[in-house]
Amino acid sequence: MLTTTEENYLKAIFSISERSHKSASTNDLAKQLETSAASVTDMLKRLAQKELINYIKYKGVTLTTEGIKNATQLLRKHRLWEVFLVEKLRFSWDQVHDIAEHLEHIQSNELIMRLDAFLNYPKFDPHGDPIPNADGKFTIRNQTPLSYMHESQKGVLVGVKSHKTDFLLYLNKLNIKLGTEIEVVATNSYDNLFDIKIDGKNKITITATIAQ
Amino acid sequence: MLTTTEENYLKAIFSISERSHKSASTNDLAKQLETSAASVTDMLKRLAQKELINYIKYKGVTLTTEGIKNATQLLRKHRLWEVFLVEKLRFSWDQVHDIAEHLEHIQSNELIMRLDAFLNYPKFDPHGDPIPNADGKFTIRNQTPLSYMHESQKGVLVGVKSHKTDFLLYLNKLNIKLGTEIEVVATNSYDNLFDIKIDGKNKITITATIAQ
DNA sequence: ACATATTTTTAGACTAATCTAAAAATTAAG
DNA sequence: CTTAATTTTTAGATTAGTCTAAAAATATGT
Repeated sequence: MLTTTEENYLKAIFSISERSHKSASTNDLAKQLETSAASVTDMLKRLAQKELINYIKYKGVTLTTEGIKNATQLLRKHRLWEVFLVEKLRFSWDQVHDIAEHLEHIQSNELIMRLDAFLNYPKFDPHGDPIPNADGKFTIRNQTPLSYMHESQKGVLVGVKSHKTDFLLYLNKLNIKLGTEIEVVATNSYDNLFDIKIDGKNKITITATIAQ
Repeated sequence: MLTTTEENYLKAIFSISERSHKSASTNDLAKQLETSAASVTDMLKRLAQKELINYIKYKGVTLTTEGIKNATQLLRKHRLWEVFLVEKLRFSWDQVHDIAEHLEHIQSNELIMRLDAFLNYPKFDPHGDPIPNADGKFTIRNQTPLSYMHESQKGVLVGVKSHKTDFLLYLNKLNIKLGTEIEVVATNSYDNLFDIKIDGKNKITITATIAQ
């Protein structure tokens, strides 16, 4: 059985190497977990001991098959709880991340199986991220970052990259949510702004960072 | 903010002094929490420091007003989660205690408020125990232990004293649940057995321990 | 009331997770 | 290809929670 801290390290390694497609460095982990590099080194030794990661001194870490299995199940639990919080308890998408961060560490397969059934086996969470099934398989779907779209191209928002509260609150204010239709009216590579039309009505301007 | 361990000590002190109507001793706590007396003494010092308990060396402990407030809110969370697990996730009453034991430590008032609303403000949990409201007030109702009832007296089961899995499974097997009508057919003080009739149909014999 | 049994506390040690400061290894730059 | 900058690891300390063994305080039985 893993401790909450060990689980958080596994998640961090998973998300860093998924994002960068390479092994996670000590400093990357220290930043993401808001701790010191020394603490990270200590924990990496422990996780390597338990054969959850492949760790070579000074060379960063990757997850073993067992580590990936653990990280995926955590993601599954986190995302199912987020669905519960939004769909059943009527939280908004900007409020659920921190609470799910705690709920995901509750140890009970039976609980997660039943929660999944209760929520009707959802495939995506409130931010559009895919929910792995009990075997760790994700549902993939076609998606392109808004920042990659060309002028006059249309699309429907199916997910957001960041789960930061202030970013999501900003989208709320712009009236953008999952399912919103977005058309790129004009891109401006000089000052990095995007003019977009929302649900065929309001025309607004956003920065390239938001578009990403 | 309290740690999970501190919260468990507060709950234990609360339940012991509620049951015995006096202060909780170090040994009582050690037994209930399945730990050593030495560990209990250590923790009592810490809780006294935080002014959550009144602690006099060698004389046992009681909760302060602040301690009672904390313990009551924990009970509220525990019992609301049990209702959720039974009513929404279809667990049976013998399966929910351990999971709720973990869920109760999640820190979020907003979560509990919304859970309460989602469950339609239940007043009792799946074992018949009253759920304190947000202000810590319990709903009281008339109840007598089966072991105190006299021959030919009838009653409806509104609660069980123990939450132990094997006890509850035994009740399941006897077809006894909350709401079951029970009539005392005969009491036998010599060998301490009770003959009871269930829902006016099956007649069975139980021990005084179960009746209690 | 005094010896014995029981309960409780203290002392000292262990583990998990963390820290700072210093040392060692790696990477980058001229 | 050597020096400087950066990254990572080690060393040593700290805190929460736990333990066992021993000492101290309290309770009990005749």
